[in-house]
Amino acid sequence: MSNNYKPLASDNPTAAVSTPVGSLRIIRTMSNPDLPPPPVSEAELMERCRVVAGRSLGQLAMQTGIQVPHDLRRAKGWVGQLVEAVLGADAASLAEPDFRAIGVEMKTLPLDTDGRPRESTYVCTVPLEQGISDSWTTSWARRKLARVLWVPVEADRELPVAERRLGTPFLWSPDPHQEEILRTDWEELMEMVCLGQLGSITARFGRALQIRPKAANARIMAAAIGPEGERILTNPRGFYLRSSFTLAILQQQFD
DNA sequence: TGATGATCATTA
DNA sequence: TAATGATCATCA
Repeated sequence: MSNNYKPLASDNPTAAVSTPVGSLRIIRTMSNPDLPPPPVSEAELMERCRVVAGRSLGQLAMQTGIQVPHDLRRAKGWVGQLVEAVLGADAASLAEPDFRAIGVEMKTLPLDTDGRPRESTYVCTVPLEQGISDSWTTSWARRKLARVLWVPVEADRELPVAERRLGTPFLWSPDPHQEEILRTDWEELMEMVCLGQLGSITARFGRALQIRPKAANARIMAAAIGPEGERILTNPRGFYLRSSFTLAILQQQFD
């Protein structure tokens, strides 16, 4: 399949498809009939998932009039944005679940040729200053992970982006064991953040949940707590799920 | 080769 | 600036 997708031959022949990702927003605002409204129930969401399971990214892009990038180096979030559009996610880049009405977060899960996750999964930003008042129960991370629609996607580098296929999406909530691991990791990491020990946190901490840099580049700064309790500037961080954890989720679902 | 640290694009 | 969507690029 080629990359030469044409915009939909609708009332919108010159849609500003300037960049692959930018085209998502533009087309979504034009009431494109091929982009569904937000699902009103998990059942409706899963029905849409049944329709797209096994389809290629090229097919989904074609149906939505979205251009396929040649590679993902300059379009790292493209797959996620495409699937969100196809399924009717409405939260855009807000700090909300992707499907606001039903409180479901969506994550694509890139799989290698063996069906194992190729990457860790971003969860949310680490609250570097205001985490002191947080508990796991009320935390942003827990809210995000409470209900997740996992969307497996083929992701071998050899495979052209348009030819990569969706797997079978499935809904997940942490079971008591998983929740306990997540809570323990979160509490350990947030204690360090709150005690001004962020500087000694590396991605090696945490069994399932880890903290890594999350920013446009290393020069981006955000306020945090220093060793003496003072206010310092540091690189913004994010919580990520290790791929060993998401592999276990896959296995519990499919094995 | 897997994991860590770094980075890319977009939006509010 | 800080949040969203993530993958890239390098090194142990």
